[in-house]
Amino acid sequence: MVTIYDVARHAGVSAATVSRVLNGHAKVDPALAERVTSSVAELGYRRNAVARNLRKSRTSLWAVIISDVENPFFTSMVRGVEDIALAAGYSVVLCNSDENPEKESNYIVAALTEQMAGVIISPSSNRVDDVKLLLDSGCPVVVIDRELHGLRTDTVLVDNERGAEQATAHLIDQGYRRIACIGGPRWLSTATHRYDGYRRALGTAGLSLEPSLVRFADFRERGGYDAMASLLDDGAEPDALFAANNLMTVGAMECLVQRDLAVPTDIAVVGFDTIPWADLIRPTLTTVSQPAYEVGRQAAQLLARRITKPDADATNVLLPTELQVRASSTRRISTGE
Amino acid sequence: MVTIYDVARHAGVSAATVSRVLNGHAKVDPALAERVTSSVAELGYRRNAVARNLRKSRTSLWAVIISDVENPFFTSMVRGVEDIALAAGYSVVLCNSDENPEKESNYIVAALTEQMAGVIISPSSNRVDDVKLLLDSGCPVVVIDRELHGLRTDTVLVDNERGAEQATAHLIDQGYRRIACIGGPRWLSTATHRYDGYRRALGTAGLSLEPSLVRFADFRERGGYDAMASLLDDGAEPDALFAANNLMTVGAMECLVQRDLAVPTDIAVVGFDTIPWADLIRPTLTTVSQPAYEVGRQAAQLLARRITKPDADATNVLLPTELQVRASSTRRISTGE
DNA sequence: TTGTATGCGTTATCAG
DNA sequence: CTGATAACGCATACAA
Repeated sequence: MVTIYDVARHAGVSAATVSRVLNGHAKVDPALAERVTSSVAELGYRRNAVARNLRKSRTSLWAVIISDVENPFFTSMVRGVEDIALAAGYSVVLCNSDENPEKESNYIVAALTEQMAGVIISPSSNRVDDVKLLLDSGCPVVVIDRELHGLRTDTVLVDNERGAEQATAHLIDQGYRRIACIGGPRWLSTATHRYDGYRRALGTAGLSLEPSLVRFADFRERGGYDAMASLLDDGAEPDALFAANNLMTVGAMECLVQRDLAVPTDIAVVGFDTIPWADLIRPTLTTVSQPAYEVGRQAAQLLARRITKPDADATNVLLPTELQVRASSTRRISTGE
Repeated sequence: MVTIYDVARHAGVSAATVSRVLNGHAKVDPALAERVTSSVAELGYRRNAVARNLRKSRTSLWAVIISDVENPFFTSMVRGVEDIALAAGYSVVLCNSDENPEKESNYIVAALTEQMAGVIISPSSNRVDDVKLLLDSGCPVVVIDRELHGLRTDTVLVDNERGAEQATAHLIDQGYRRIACIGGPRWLSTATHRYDGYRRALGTAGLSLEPSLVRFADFRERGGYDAMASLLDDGAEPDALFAANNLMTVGAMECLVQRDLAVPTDIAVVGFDTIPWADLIRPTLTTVSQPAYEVGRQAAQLLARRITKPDADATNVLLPTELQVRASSTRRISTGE
């Protein structure tokens, strides 16, 4: 390995001068600088980030800890983080906690021991300990997607309640009245807010909440399928469905297809969160799309700010969703009820 | 920050002893070890990986550099890498080069300057320089998905040619004769091998390759759409299509839908690579599925081996694909031609 | 078995 | 403006 001392010797200057040239902080004689840069090129010198990090006691790496690398929401979000981070001189490394608190713990410890410059995390549970560990260690953190109670951190969330409310209101607008809801795990803030939005839309329209039309599942495809089956089998007779995430929407759709129920004629469907290639699914799906890329961008900006101003007040960003109306929820023949 | 010296003082031993206890290499008196571990717990000591890395001149981080974080193939592959890596005591960080050679370059330099223990990379171009840089620097590397010529590295590839051949042969079996092909960028080995497979199946069946039935696109949705449109508009009159990756398949399907062509009645379709929720698309899509998770596993195993045996001969793994027959390619009424 | 001392490659402080 | 030198926190060769 070629070190800064090799370069110094080759250029006939001191190691300190090489360092100064490389970092551009202090003024250095142009002639010397020139000698240094050409020596660097000639020797193929690349600075040892580990040594540098040790000296500066921090790296230029951001850890983005997401709860599911296979969920399009997160991958799209990561793109937003990257674009800001790279521009700010940081590299982004992605860690997949896989909805597993233990893996998440491991990555957090890794981020800490590796002295990462900052962490953006979508918590895989409502356990507060892990994130608290980061905060207590003085590691800049931004929490995204899921709310964590009792922690004063920067956060970037989407307006889940309002998104769900719009989706449900849209179904009501279209003339549907027996609107079922497949909600997510109640310990996730995203799930409870979406359920709240569903209830609020019903209330606003003067419709009562019918417990027989509500199911809670696990945000997975199988869960959505089972919940839909249960709704149909128990005689709740829904004429529409609001499903609280993308995978459960897919599961519910599969159930409807299997039972030869027509969408939206027999049952209309609106799903929360984007589904890749939603246009290829028949019928095309009405969705509440989240600004995933923008979530990433904003989180990155907050993290950059937090790094430079560790003591600034915590900022909480709430981004709007957008209802994308497609075929699965188009107006039914008005029943005039 | 609490260092190894703080622990040593608290436990009444030397820093060296603390280090030994922590790493478990050397023998140390159980009583002392006990004092050390309890001091570690009491002080909340966590070792500084950066200092450790500097000393050992390597980290316990693997970089997985993929060319598209939004492609399900790669995310699934990453899961395979993770499972092996974690078991072997490494952490995995994901880097998204976004099919951009420049970003890829940056991440490679980062992996080098950060002294990563190893790199698994799916090259975003056929440029050999970047990977060569890694090799020359002695960084253990495994190349996946795409072939890189003139480099003696461990590789894990899938049998693209055979997969494409099976897909095409399947269409021939089903009675289709005018089988079109939408190929990928010719500088990617995956694309050329899939094209070769298509041609070989035609040859085996005694069918001639008709240039008017072949288009090359960019592995993206838009490209697939345009290629399909061109095939239809130029009067090539295909009765089936083999599309060389998932996104182009989706694009081609969209074109067919838009033109009210029935699949598979008017045109049968087989796509290479998995498509999430392929079962929801109507008709369901016949695909050549790749063992993405297994690619990751094998790559991880090779990397682990390469780290321990830097001078071992390069291993090249070739994994089989699997044809998953669904509705889009089912037998047409035999024309007896 | 345990402790002492040194160096990993940088950057920052301080004299010059 | 430049150079010598001391740390950063840890692991290890060597001495005890």
